Amino acid sequence: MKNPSLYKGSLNTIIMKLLEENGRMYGYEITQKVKAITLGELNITEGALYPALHKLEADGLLDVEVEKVDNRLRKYYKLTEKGTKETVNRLAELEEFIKNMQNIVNPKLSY
Amino acid sequence: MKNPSLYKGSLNTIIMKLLEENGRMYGYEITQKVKAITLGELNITEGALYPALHKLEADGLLDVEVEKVDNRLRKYYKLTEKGTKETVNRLAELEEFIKNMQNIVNPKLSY
DNA sequence: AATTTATACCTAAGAGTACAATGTATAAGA
DNA sequence: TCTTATACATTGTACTCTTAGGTATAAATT
Repeated sequence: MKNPSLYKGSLNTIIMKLLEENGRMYGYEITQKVKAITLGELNITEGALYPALHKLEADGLLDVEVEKVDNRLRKYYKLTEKGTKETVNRLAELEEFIKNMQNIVNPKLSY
Repeated sequence: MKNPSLYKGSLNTIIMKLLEENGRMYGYEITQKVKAITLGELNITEGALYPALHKLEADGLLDVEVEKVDNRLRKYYKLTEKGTKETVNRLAELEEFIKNMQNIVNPKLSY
């Protein structure tokens, strides 16, 4: 990740989108998935991820299920109903954001 | 602007891109241009813009020329040589960021 | 004539967000 | 045995932007 600051503000949306896509995921899995999708460019740090997950849970957007796999603890997160609705909004905002940024980078009209 | 947090981190890149595009601009002009390009969605606040311009200038990426127009002060900013080079990098990072985010929102492959 | 809106600059305090560093613990691989 | 991978977490720090305030001129509205 060359310019990490660009990703500021998009973490919650990324988490929610991945959960919408995959049903349920645990923290570590999310970091690995994002790394894979972005071909190693975006590495979500744990200091950002876990507080974010906890906040989304506190806000009622995520539910958590604790499981023990291979004697290791896992916390599976999934979207609540409220979270699912909110994800729709966030994705719309993200797409609008992307569109706006593309318009700035590659202007098609004269303003 | 519905989700302002998404734009966090992109302000400097926006400024530099606009200056690259338009040669020279003053602060107020930048805010209006961005508002126009994003159809009113992104309103750069002055509390963010002016400190950002000053920092870019301090970092040697921008030059400033003060002019008086209609008895009002204007500070025209333009990219320095160093700023022009840096803009190329920033834009590449931004396009990569956009690509990554699109890949997350609209995954084409299975990871 | 007075008030509001638009233009044009600026700063300080605070909130929000992510990073770096650190910690705990198990399992697998070198 | 030591390192890497898996899996959770917190604390301190740094950065970025918003909110709120300030100064001043010109144009438009009431």
